[in-house]
Amino acid sequence: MTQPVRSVREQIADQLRNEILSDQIPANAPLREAQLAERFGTSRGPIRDVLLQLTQEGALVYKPNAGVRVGTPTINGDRELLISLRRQIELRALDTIWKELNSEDHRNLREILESMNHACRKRDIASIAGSDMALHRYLIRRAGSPDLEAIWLSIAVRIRMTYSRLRDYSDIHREHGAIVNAILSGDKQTARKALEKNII
Amino acid sequence: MTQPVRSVREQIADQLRNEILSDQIPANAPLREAQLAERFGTSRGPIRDVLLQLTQEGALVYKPNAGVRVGTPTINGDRELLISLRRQIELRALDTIWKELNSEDHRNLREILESMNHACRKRDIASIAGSDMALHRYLIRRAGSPDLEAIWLSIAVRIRMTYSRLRDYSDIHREHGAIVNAILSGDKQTARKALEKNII
DNA sequence: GGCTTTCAGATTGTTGACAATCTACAATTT
DNA sequence: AAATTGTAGATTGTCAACAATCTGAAAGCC
Repeated sequence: MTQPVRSVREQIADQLRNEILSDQIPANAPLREAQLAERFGTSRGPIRDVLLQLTQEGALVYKPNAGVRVGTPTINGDRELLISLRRQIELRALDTIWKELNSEDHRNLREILESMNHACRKRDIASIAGSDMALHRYLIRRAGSPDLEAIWLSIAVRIRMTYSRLRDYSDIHREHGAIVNAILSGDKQTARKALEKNII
Repeated sequence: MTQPVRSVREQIADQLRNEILSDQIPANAPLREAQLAERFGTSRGPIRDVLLQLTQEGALVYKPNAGVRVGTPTINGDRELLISLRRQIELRALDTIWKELNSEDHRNLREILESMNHACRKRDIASIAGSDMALHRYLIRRAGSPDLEAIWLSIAVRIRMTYSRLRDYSDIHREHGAIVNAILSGDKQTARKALEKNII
């Protein structure tokens, strides 16, 4: 499989997003541009782009002249609405791609699941969060709409941020295994149920 | 009324967004950083931030090393889904704020409607697009959730971009007038209907 | 003629330096 | 003692210059 070209900024964004979503960086902690620039071996320019992007995705909160901080998980009333919206998007994507899923898709899904399994065993929670997102994102992206993917991402990130960013390891792997197994065996109704159940 | 502080970048973003959504800048037209920097009297740095933001909102499409262009209105299948999502968000916001709407809200809504009326008479389509967004955005923002506001914006922009960015002047003013009148007279059911009808 | 290659110009990507602003702590006043 | 003011340090905001990359047109090849 030819890896798509991923820009440096994209890689930094994914890395930071995974760390935030997996609670590696504590809530409300400030992210300093100079520090991140040194860590990733660039200047502050590209870092600013990444921080701005993650802010729009909902992982960071921005304050003028004071930089960005990791969002605090305030329990507000729109969590259920966000979950409902996310379910609608993912179920729609599953419907769209269902007839076109081929053996390469099956292989890719198994691969993501396997790397999730590996991350779970190593207790690498940043990678667990990454492969969790990657599995769902694969289904959305396969539907071929960059617009829908962008909207989905900003919803999914905010759901993860508002409460309990990462659940139990075994739950995560088991639930995603159920989704992939249903897809591999062509059982659409079960796949839909497993997907809905996983989006909490 | 004390105006909230609006950063330079925010003002540039709003201005450009209005021009794009009102077809002032033709579809697929490239936006040059140096040119915009000169126009707004800044350097390229702040302009890059704005362009990145508008890209994430869905108004622009980005190509590595080639800058951004205005999105082309490709008719794809997820328009109906986006409209459904946007309706759910705005109706939820209306429910949330309904009991708390006070005379200041009434005054602000009338003010937005009046500036829309003014823009319609002057055929200032960028301002028409701006006040269209401003009215809906006021209701969302009033619900007090920055997260929901950000998600709403990225959906609303993409709906406007995919097709017929601006409709007939009289329609726009009449439909929003219906929404505001229903709110002012406290008729919730009519307000909901008018809102749903306007989101197309 | 149609296709590839080359190259100049234009444009974006990155960097380090400087200006503007905020934050936290200490000194001062009431 | 509490509140206010002042100040030093740290941090973000902005800028201009340079490097890397793309675009489009002209030249060369089949």
